[in-house]
Amino acid sequence: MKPVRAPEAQESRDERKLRTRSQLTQAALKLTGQGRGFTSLSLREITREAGVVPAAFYRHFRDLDELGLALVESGGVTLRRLLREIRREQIPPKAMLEDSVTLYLRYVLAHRLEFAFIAGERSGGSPVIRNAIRREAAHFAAELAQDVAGLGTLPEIKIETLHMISGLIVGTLLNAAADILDLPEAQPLRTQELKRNFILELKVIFLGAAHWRDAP
Amino acid sequence: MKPVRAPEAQESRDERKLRTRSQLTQAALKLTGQGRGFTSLSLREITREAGVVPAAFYRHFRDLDELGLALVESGGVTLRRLLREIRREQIPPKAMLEDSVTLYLRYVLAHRLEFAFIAGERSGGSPVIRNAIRREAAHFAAELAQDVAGLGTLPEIKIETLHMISGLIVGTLLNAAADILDLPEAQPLRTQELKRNFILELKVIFLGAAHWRDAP
DNA sequence: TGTACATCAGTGAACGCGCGTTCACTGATGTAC
DNA sequence: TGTACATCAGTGAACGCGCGTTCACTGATGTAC
Repeated sequence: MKPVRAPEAQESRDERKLRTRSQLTQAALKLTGQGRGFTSLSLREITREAGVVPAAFYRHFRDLDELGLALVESGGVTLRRLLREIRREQIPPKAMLEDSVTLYLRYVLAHRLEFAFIAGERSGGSPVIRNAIRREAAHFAAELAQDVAGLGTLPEIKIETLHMISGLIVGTLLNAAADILDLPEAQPLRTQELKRNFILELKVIFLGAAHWRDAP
Repeated sequence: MKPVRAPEAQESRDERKLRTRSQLTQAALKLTGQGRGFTSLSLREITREAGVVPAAFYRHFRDLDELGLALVESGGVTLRRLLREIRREQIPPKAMLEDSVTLYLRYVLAHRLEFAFIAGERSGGSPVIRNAIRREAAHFAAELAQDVAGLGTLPEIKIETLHMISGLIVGTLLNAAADILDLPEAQPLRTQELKRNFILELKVIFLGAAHWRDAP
């Protein structure tokens, strides 16, 4: 028989280390969520928020950029999970757009900090992080293009064109997320207004896509 | 006869003060242009770059936020001048979109630092500055909507819908500016690629707009 | 025009503070036997 | 199972540094007469 431990109190050293690491990333996320650029955070601020001594930081990351990249990475995972959830929902084509938007916005609010980070550092932050986000966004757009192709509603459009359109959509999604997350916490009316506007924007794009004819 | 001065060497006290102020704003712009968030700049860095002692800063701005707002303001002026220039060009409707994009991108590169600031701080920076940029962008979108209405190419569309579409366009313009300005200085091939993609995105939007039917 | 005084943009020194990084350490967890 | 040793996540103190802000100042420009 293996040694039995009181399961609630005991963690292995590795588990404890992972937990501290996650405290650090969550602390950074929380601080950027208060409307400050990631580049303006200090290492000591982050460790303070995480409840750990400054020097402990170096057990997990070489520097702040490395922590930032970890945040981008986890934001990318969150984005991909979103697509998977939408796919799984099996929405009837008729309500596709509105229902997807509702799902998207619910998801954005449920992952407020991740989305604020991605949308916020997308163009403002350090070049390293900016490029990493660009890569994640491109990846997301490519998956989105595959999904749209799979729907078969735009059968005549070349896949490269679908990629272009997906890029436009992703840009619009992120702009909308940034706008909505920037509202003072819980302004349901203004949020509804932005949501309606967001749906209309996507409708314009899909209408354009539906009438698109590729050059031969 | 008024006292004659050697005109090249003499400035009034007011002129000198304005020049120092502009040295401060230009210094801040230059520093943000090196791929750092505005929130991560220090007052001393800016005065150092401007060639002035730190305390001199307070003769011009209360704090860094006030300087940031001045940058937003001047970015807004730059945006409105762009629209005026496009209007003045009297482009034939047929080539409208491509020529406007060419003009826009030339303008973006000619005002690289202003656009990098606006596009970069739009979602990343301090809330105060973010909101000021949002206001400028909305203002710009409203003017754009007026211009498009004036063209008469979309006669059936309600003005509110035009506002929505203009908002979508402005978001796309800024995303494109951010992408292009982020390329390592002077990569003509990649720039052309982004420009082509950017034109296609706008074409999708205008195609959607052309087929738009407002609900009654 | 010339003179005496007021204004005020920019100076330079000083302050206390939080910063990133280093280092030797401690003590709980993990491993070998 | 029990024991002796190795590992290493997190500690706490220390360092030199750049930071924002204050202050009394200086000296050129502007104004009143």
